[in-house]
Amino acid sequence: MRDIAAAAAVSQSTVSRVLSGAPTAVPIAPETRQRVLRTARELGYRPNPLARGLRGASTNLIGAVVRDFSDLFFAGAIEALVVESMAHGYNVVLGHVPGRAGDEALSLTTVLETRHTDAVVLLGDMQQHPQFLADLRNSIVPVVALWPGTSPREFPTVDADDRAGIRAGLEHLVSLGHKRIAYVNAELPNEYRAREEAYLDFMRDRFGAVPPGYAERSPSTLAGGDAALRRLMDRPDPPTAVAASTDVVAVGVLHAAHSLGVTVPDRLSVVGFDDIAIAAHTVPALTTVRMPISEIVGYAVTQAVRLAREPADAQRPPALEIFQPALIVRDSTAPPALR
Amino acid sequence: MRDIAAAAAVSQSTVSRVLSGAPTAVPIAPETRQRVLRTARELGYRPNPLARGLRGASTNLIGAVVRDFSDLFFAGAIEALVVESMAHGYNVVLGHVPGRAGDEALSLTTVLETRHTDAVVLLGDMQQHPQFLADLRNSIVPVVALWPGTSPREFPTVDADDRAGIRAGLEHLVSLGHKRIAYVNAELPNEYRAREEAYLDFMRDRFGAVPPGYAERSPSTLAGGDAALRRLMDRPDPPTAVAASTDVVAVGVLHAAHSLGVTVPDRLSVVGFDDIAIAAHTVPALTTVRMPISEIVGYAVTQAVRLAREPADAQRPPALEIFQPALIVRDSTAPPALR
DNA sequence: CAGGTGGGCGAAATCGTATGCCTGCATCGT
DNA sequence: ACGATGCAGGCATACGATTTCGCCCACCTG
Repeated sequence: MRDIAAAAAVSQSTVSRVLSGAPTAVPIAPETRQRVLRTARELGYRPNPLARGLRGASTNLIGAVVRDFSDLFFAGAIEALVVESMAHGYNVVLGHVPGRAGDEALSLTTVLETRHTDAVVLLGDMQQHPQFLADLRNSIVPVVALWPGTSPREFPTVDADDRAGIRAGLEHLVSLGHKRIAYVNAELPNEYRAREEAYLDFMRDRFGAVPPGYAERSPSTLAGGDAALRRLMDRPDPPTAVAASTDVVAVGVLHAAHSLGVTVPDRLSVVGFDDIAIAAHTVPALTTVRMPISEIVGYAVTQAVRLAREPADAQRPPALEIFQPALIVRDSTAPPALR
Repeated sequence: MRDIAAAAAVSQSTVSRVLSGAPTAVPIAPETRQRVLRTARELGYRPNPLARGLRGASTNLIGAVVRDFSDLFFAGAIEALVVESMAHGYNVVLGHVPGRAGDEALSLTTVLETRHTDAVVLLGDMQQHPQFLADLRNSIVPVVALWPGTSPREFPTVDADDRAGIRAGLEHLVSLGHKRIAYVNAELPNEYRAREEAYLDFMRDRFGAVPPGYAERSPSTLAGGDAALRRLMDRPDPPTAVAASTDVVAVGVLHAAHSLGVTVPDRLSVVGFDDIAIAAHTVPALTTVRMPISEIVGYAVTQAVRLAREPADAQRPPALEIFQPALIVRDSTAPPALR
């Protein structure tokens, strides 16, 4: 920038004013402006965001902290996040919170060089990292939480109506005639509790009780879903339908069913939750509950950007926005086999 | 930091020296060091990376530019990238290059506020964005290219041996007795050409010619694979086996086969390429060629970090590292049905 | 006892940009 | 003709850290 100033025979301040483009209290002659712009172009000038940030301006970075990358659901969410963020002129910095075992309290700085970012978006349940959450709370960056699970609602939050989603899936199974409906909850500890409870409540409501052993739990992975179904089918009274808390788990269930020679949907109906990209292309195509991911993420980014621009708003009590999921019927559900 | 200096009754320079921890030319009395450290802790001091970066130090940020997020393969690669980067003490900032149509030449700054990053890792073929590549070439940041496809080898590159991988898959099919082997190439324009050519060469080599119409092309998506298989099975002489250039496409093929009532592997064998996470859990489990993603990414990150630390090395002619893929036989391949 | 030596620390420059304040000059009004 | 006004732009400083110099003092040595 100094070079430009020298080459264009103006002061560095003028160059700054011209290049920032922003309306300034100081007027600039059009002729000078042109000269500066031209010189800048010739010299291939690129602004240094660091210096900008130093002066307190924004860095146009959004920090995304995601609990588990390998989860296809979050992979899709991140894509949406990046796209949305870029549409707002922001880049995304990824922070990884080790999914399991992170007992060594990881601090904010471990995860993200925070002061860098204008806002932080949390993807998934961060319960297990209280130190991290505390750091976040004490810092000035605005935070928006997505699918926070059981984390306390201390930040503005965007979530889906898990209860309604599970109920829609179960309702569908019941309307097909199923009664022996099992459920597989994906869990990093504590995750998806709302979905699990929705299942338990629904079963009690509809059938008076939850069939013992029908509420399975598994890691939130393909292999987890696989193993869970094997346990369920091993029972003396295997279910005729399985609801999964997650499409990822449901895909694992589908795979296990095939391995076990249990055809879906003839002998077993499966419904997932999330409608991740692959759900429409499984064998057979998965009936699931669609979570409007792009909308949810889009809303969250908009919030984050707003909070970043107007720190004053951060004072207000954290908002909570709930999106409604919708049942998508595909080919993995059918009436139970007669027998 | 000034506050700490005041509170600990030392100068700000001393605080910097103590906190940076780095071996400095200036010795510090242990007692002072302790006092400073304690004060810093009490004040909850967090370094400002911006200021650090301003002085020319590193920002510990690696820029990852990926062509297509929604591709499960890249999603996995990004996860690996983040994990590897964090292991080296780097964070990852994501840049998104619109997969299609990006005719409006997007500049480096559009994609990434580059000066921020110590290095850039390119994931996938960037051919279509010459302006972007040019910017990269003219900038000082070291660049490492991963799976560059047909992009010119202007940067240090890490790739897999596509020819060997395809050959391994085809060899497997042939050894099972298949002759009518089709191929589906996933392509964002120009992508996976090496794999396609490997198929063509193999077929010519082994059978004298490529059956006309057997070399299909499709977008690199689940739906693309689905559509491609439908076209193939519509032919008067449908194949008994399909090799896909990508697991994503292969999963689409599996889905289409099921929809068409063509059972895999009895009536159709399918082999993929990449061994993405889901490949082991499809219905049926996918025989594929494993790409050692973590190793590849790990190597790339190591390279990037090295180049970031020692800019001198960037002068040397760009290196090329090729990893060998390995065939993984699962349940989607079998001898062709007799008839 | 004087000069040398080196340990411990502070002052100040620096990185690139943004901005508040000030100044020089020309035009305008009376 | 002289002060008031307004336009254009320069000067200086701040942001938060790192880093180069150099200062001071205590101790060692001859």
